[in-house]
Amino acid sequence: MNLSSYKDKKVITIGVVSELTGLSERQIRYYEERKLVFPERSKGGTRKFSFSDVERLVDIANKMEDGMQTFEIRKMEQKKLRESELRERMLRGQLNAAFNIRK
Amino acid sequence: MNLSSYKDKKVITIGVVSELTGLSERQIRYYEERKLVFPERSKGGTRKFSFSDVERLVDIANKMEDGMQTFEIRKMEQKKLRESELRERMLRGQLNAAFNIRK
DNA sequence: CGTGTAAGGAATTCTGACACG
DNA sequence: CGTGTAAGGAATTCTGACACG
Repeated sequence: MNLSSYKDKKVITIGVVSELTGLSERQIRYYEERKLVFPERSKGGTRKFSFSDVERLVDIANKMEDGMQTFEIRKMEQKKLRESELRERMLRGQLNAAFNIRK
Repeated sequence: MNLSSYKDKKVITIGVVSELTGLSERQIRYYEERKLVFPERSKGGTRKFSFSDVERLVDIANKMEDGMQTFEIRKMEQKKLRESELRERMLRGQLNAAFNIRK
């Protein structure tokens, strides 16, 4: 159905992710340990990634090449998240102000 | 980049495909043997399917439930393919006729 | 014909640790 | 800090075959 559902579906094993990203399995596991990606697990414990995760890992790899450290990347992600939440709250506030001036 | 590229990328192992489709691994391998799906292989030999393959397998499962046999499903697919090729040729012919009446 | 299953082996993945730096 | 590697074990997958029907 929805195309974005494929992008976020956790179905790819670490070996394939390694091929797609060019990163070693060791690197991928380390980035998970540092809370930069969040794969799911099968019952047996094998990691399962999404295409979104693959994109994120490529992005992480670029930032690492630029000399950034994992905690900086994590903070940058959180910052982006906070900003987008802020924007959403402001937008909601404006909408409410425009349409619900008196309840 | 292109969303459809995700859909056709062969990255999913048979265990995950089994979960996504509800089919047994045995069934999936058999449908491959009958030329209904065409997974890629890793160097080691493990099958890798795409989301398109998953969709196709769900479709196959429905047809099997309706009592259709694998060779009928295969022929139906080929027929669809031939028809779409025919439509394309006819469309191209009309376009050529409209714009290249004299070369 | 389509599918389940047990069998044996190979490929894949996992964790914790040591190493270097 | 980030990553390679050897180690041992567990989960996953593979093929060919027998069975039922």
